[in-house]
Amino acid sequence: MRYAKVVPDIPTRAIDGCFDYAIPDALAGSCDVGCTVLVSFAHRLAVGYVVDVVSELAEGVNPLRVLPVERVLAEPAFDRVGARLAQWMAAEYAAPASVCLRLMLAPGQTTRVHKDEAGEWRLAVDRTKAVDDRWAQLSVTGRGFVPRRNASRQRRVVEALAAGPMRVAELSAMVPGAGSVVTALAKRGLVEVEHRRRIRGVGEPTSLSSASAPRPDHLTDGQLAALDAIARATDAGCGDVVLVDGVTGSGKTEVYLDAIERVRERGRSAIVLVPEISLTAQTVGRFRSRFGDDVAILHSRLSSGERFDQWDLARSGRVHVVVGARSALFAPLSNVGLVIVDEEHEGSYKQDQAPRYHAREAAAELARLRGAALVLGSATPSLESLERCRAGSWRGVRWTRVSMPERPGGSRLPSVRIIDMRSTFSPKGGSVFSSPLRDALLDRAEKREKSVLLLNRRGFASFLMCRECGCVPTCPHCSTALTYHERTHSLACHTCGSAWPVRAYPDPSTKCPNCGSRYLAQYGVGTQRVEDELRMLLPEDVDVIRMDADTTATKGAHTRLLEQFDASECAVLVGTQMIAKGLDFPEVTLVGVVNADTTLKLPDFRAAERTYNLLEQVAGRAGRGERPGEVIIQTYWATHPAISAVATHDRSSYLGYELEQRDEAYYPPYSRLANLTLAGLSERAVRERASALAVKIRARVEGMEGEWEVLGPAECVRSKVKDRYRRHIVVKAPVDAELGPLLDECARALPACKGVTLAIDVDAYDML
DNA sequence: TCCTCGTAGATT
DNA sequence: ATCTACGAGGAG
Repeated sequence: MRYAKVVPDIPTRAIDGCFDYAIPDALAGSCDVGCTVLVSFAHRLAVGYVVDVVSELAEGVNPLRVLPVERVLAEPAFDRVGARLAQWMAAEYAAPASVCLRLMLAPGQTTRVHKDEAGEWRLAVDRTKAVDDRWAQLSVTGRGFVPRRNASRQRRVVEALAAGPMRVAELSAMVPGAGSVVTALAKRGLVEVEHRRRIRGVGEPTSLSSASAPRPDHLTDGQLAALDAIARATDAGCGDVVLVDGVTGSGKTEVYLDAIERVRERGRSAIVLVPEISLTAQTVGRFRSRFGDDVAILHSRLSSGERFDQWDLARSGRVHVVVGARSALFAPLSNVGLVIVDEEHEGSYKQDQAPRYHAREAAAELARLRGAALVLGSATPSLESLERCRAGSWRGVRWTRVSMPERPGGSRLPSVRIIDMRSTFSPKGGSVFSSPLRDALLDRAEKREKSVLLLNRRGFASFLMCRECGCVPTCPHCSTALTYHERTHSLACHTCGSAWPVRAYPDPSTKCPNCGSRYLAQYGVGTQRVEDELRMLLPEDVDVIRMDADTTATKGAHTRLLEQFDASECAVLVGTQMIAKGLDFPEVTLVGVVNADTTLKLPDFRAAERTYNLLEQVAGRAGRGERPGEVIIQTYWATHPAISAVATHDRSSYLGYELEQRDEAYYPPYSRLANLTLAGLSERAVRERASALAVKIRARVEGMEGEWEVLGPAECVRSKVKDRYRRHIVVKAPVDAELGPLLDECARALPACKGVTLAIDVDAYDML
């Protein structure tokens, strides 16, 4: 008898691990590892995932109680290694195994059971399917066919098909009613109709000049050294890590492309992770231009059909390179030899919902399990990665750093000027530009060169404040100040999404909700405001292109705006964080940062690191071509090492400062940190449960090896979200601690309490 | 004595 | 998560 080890898809801490089910003879051929199955569990139906197939029952299981697998609901979506990776994530991040396995499933397929009105368990299956196109082609006899003189549509169809096979849909666009003509001709054996699989999500090629990847004549010494280290790691085949530490514009992408080519020659495949925000036509184009049809692209902006087709390309073995955001790590590629994580320092690699995994860490585990190599790339590596490279190894795997300090073709790093806004008189009252930035912008307009302007929006959204009573409108359901949207005249809560129509001063209808004053005015700067000021400042023949969440909301808008910027003869690109990464336009000679320090003031131990990374990234957009670049950074905190180090291109001065801070406060990379958030409608229940959990953790940690700290419980920075009160506990542990399993154990040991949810975030990034 | 409600405990 | 078993408390 064969048994399937099944993880039921019931995501709760109380049910964990797998349960053995007998595979009936009828399902012997179809029930395999990676399958979605229907089983009976605790006297009801449940969907589950097969993580292993064995011939012996687990020890201690009573054979009389073993139930059969009822049905196989989906073909395998992962293999044994995928199952092990999911189980590793479940333990490491204290998440239910089922939600980890869901990451591996074919996209767009929801298989759930739920109770109907009569209280019966029902299976609900919703599938995105492959779609076919009908292709028409003249048959051998059809080739000599001459339609009757009055059959004009037939004649046009035959004429069109004489050039070769065509999609019936395309034919119909040319010849109205071609569909029925094709059917009629097919019946007479003159035309052959064939169904061919259509692959969605390939997209239109872009006109962006930088979206191709021509092979350079020669590589820099840094690139050669990096490729050499990667070759050694792939040949070792045991999960070795190479950190490619290359300044912006040093040609990291070329290193990735060459490294992938090398593993492809050895018959192995590759996964490339890119932050969602920089997964643009530019990045995609570079991979396509080198690997053509051998690439699948996976990211969140695809429709479910597109995502399914791209995923299926990998599963069916038709592509061997997958480029995508975080979750592309779980693409069903066989024989993975190389995993690349670009911009490895990016916080967006940490998922903020269960399972709260970090893609860099999961990639390291995947590489180890698959006998592949992991390549991490960044101009501003994370402190964690730098520390592991310094140590030479981490969790039994070698970590090597290769530095690429120069740009190919001899282009120089841009010169950087810091403008201290406290001492700089701005030319016109209230302008967002200091005079040096203003002059530089005008200068570029005159020289017909391009500029990029970054508005550091995080923590600096514009809000309303009453000038008479000082009140700031806050969300009634959340403890956050509302953000004012000038374009739509509304106040929105970015925590829960609610919005109210409001008109700010000087509109006559303005009214402060607190005191009734009409002086409810806007504070803070939005991209809109910067755009308006630029238009006033610059001559009319300079294009101003704004790129932010508003202007990139529609599909393809991102690419369209960049194409516009690319095609323009002289332009300024204004935007938020999204313009800082990956853009490669050689004609850009000026980068301006309107407000460098807003991210510095956030109550977050990574605030300085984030600020430094962002400035370094955006500064790297300048001077990538032949003409030298200039960067102007406006700030009210010019002396902060995270800002001054960017000006001197001296990362070590920033790193020295940052590492000292982290060491002193026992933060990563010198410790591991977990954030446990409890939330519920009853403030008292949340308080009680948070205290009980803290007591439990303190008791558990007592006497453990190394330094453990349990902080709190304290109110969260966002103390109320959607009417739910939130308190959190922060646990700091030694870097080699098994933090996830320990916290999971504490959470389980706590008596159940309904109405209060607990979220465990191991290696947390967002502490709000 | 039988029924209802609430909770502890297990789920293959 | 949710099903079942079991015990306390109340009406008949």
